[in-house]
Amino acid sequence: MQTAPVLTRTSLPEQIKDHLLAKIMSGVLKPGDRLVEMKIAAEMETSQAPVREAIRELEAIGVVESLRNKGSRVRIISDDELKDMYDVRAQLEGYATELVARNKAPVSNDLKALIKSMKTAAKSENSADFATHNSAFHRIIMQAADNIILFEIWSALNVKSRTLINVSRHKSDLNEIAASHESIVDAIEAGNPSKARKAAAMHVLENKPL
Amino acid sequence: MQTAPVLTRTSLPEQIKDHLLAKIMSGVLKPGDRLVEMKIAAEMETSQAPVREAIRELEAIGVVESLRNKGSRVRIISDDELKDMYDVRAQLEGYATELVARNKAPVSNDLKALIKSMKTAAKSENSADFATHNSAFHRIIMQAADNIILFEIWSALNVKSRTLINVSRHKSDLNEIAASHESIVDAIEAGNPSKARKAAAMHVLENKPL
DNA sequence: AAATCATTGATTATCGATAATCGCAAATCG
DNA sequence: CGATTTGCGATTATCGATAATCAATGATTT
Repeated sequence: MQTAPVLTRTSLPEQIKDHLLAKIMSGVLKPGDRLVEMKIAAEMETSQAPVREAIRELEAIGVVESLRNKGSRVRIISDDELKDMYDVRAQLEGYATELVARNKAPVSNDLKALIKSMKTAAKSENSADFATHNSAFHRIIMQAADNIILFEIWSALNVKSRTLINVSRHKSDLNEIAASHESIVDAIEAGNPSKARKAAAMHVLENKPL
Repeated sequence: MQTAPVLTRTSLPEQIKDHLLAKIMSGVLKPGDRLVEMKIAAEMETSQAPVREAIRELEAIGVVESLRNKGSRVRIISDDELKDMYDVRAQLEGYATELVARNKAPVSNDLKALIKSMKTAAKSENSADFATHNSAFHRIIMQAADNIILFEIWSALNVKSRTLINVSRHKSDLNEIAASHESIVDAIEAGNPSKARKAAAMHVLENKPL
């Protein structure tokens, strides 16, 4: 390399991946848009190789699709697939919550605090904050379930679905959503696994598109 | 390229990936073994680039792990992770089987035939055949569940676990295993979703290592 | 005019070479 | 001696260039 080292902590492919992912999630790159390797390489001032790697990673995550010798584009996820994702997520979250309730993992205080934060964000209509707290709520549960594989799968699904949110966003009342977390915490506190499972699953399905 | 075109139908990275995966699954490459890009490139008579891509794909599948600037090795999966995999698979298969029973997908004849084939293979102690039929049995159910995401996740998990089989193989009586598929088919035929779910989940957990 | 074939332009796939990085061992210093 | 530094070998990361591929366009034939 001839340019200054610039103290790069992450690898080029990683940086490029993040860059592209940000563009996709923010909607700058929409489903169907092409990802031309050399163009991106020029933008990022690198060669083609690291760009290819970045794209392949996005492909592995399921955010991008590539056709042999024809290049890649931001993946278009069908309605069916989106619905399927919700069903699977309902299962995964249900299972995780069941485990948390069974193992009596001490998370209910944290969860309650997050619900309160969500309500505050809902009142001030700060949807970014709301999303952050909401996300944290579910992540805590998935982590407390203490199953590495489960957590990995769930995380991957989450990234995938988040790239779609701008496409088929169907808004509901934030206050309502915040409140709908409460039965989950209740069941966890009560140490009732089957109730916990049902509550979590239902919570996910409430947001499933029709 | 100067060498003869040789009518290549699949891409180089794909071929290399399959080659490596076969080596890993057959035990030629064991967990912890290093994958040196240039060595593999020389073996396969290609350059480094396609090898890198192949390795990255294996990494995405979870079969290989790479450390920045240090190369990759066949992944060593911990006992905990392996157990977690079984638990998650039990959930996924349970859910799939529940769906199949609920939707009354017409698969029970196929499934019965496969059980018969398994028993035959068990009698002649043909474990390769047995594995094939067993695999087909579960694949049919997962496909009949008709949830794309569920099937993709399950497939990925399957590949991952199959690479470990040679490591922590815990043998049981093949006849017994074959028979333990029957309650699953029974529940499907009876159109009893909750029973189907339990039967499938239990079936998976029966093989879970301690 | 329709169908087939050749050409071209854009892009991906692959290559060979170079640069950066890491671990280790030898050399150096206190 | 022990700790630190330097240099080396092996390997990965990146680059720039070339080859292969595909789709579309235009030429050629019937």
